[in-house]
Amino acid sequence: MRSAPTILHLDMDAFFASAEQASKPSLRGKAVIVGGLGPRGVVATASYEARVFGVNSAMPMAQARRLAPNAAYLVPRFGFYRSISEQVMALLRALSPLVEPLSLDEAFVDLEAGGAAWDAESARLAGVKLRAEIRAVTGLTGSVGLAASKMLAKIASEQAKPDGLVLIEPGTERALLGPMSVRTLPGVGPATGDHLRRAGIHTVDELAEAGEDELVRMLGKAHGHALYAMALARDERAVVAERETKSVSVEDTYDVDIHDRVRVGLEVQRLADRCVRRLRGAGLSGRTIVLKVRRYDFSTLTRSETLRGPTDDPAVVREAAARLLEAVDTTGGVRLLGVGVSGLADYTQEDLFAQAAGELGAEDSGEEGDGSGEAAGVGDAVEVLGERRWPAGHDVVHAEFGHGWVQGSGLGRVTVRFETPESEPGRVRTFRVDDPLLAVAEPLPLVRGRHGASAGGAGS
DNA sequence: TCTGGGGTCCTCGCCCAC
DNA sequence: TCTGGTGGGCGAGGACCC
Repeated sequence: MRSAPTILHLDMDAFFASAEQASKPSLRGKAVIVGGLGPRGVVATASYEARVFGVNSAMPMAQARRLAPNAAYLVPRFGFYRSISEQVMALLRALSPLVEPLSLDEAFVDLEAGGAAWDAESARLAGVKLRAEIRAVTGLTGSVGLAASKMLAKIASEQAKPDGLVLIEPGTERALLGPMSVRTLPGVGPATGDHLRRAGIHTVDELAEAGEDELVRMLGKAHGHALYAMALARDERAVVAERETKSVSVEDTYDVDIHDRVRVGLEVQRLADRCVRRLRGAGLSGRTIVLKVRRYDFSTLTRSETLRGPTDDPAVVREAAARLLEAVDTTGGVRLLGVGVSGLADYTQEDLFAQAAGELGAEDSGEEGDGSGEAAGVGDAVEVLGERRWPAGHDVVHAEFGHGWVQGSGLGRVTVRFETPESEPGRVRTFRVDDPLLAVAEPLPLVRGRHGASAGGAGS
């Protein structure tokens, strides 16, 4: 392990919810919950104001509504968050070429590799400066952890939340880690945590005392060795800038279980098409087709089939998915279906069979948009089969009243609050859903003079 | 309370080839 | 020819992460 705390972990604070609050002045200081709003939705992010009520990520939305009935509930706008994320990642890349994004709101940076820091003092300065830049460019706050390894940098940023910076001085790691819960360590989730608890192991110190052989016996070779090393604060994992995609998949959970076998088949075909669009969008093809089925009782099974060679042909993926479905009993109903492709290769079928491109182009253009995001640009898709939908939280513009966002819709009406990131909290008005003066709009930049938040275009 | 969507990695059993 | 060990590919499932 390196001796200086020059690995930085950045974690944006309550990212989706904070972005929505920055975008909508009337929500600042209020409980905001972003996630799926259907009957089976879960919370993606809750603002700190919402967490006071006990609302947290991954909680069923129904439970969140009971805990915080007066919070603002919004659908995620991934295009918008991605544009902010790109601004943040650009700031990180200015520090070092070694930036490893973990998600839209998290990344590791190897400061030493970029010459941005070489000891504790220079690392702390780099972290302070980065946090100020993020605030200036995006208007949002992020927490920074600095340590000599990825694991410790991540633990440090967790301690720094919200809106802080924590640096773990080399030499203090084991004393710091020892009394912490085993659940603090990456790779210890609910199942492993339970397993260890039943063995009387609750803290990192107890984990280290158990010994490597015992952990390998309990948890298997890979997990046992890795966990023992972590318990001793040993983590040699390097910051890796480029990660190859290993699989591409799409899945849908249905509001109501599907019982009709024909409908199940049609959904699988739709998912196969969507998956291939994603695959082709990334310039990839793959050999292994995976069908995923979650049944009415939440039991999940997967069936897969490996082809002779990689494909990105929608007909081939559809056929394979249909074959796999034949072997699955769906009586009782299914709540989720998914189609994935793995065993990826870095070329597409058109490279070999150029003539196929024309046929597929025609097929794609006849495809209905399903609002699931791929075709959508920054504004995210809101038009389905020619009928306008008004998802809660999405930006709109009215010919007379200007820029606003959808506060809610239903019964043929849509309620809009007219405000912008730079305005005072705005007034609310209600319109018919087919009001010709109302149109979908791109999100406005959160900070004046910065156009990153609307970069990328509308996608069509 | 009733559990999303998109991923990664690991383990285990089975089959086959050497 | 039979047997045993081994290793790879494949398929399924589980755990974990954000």
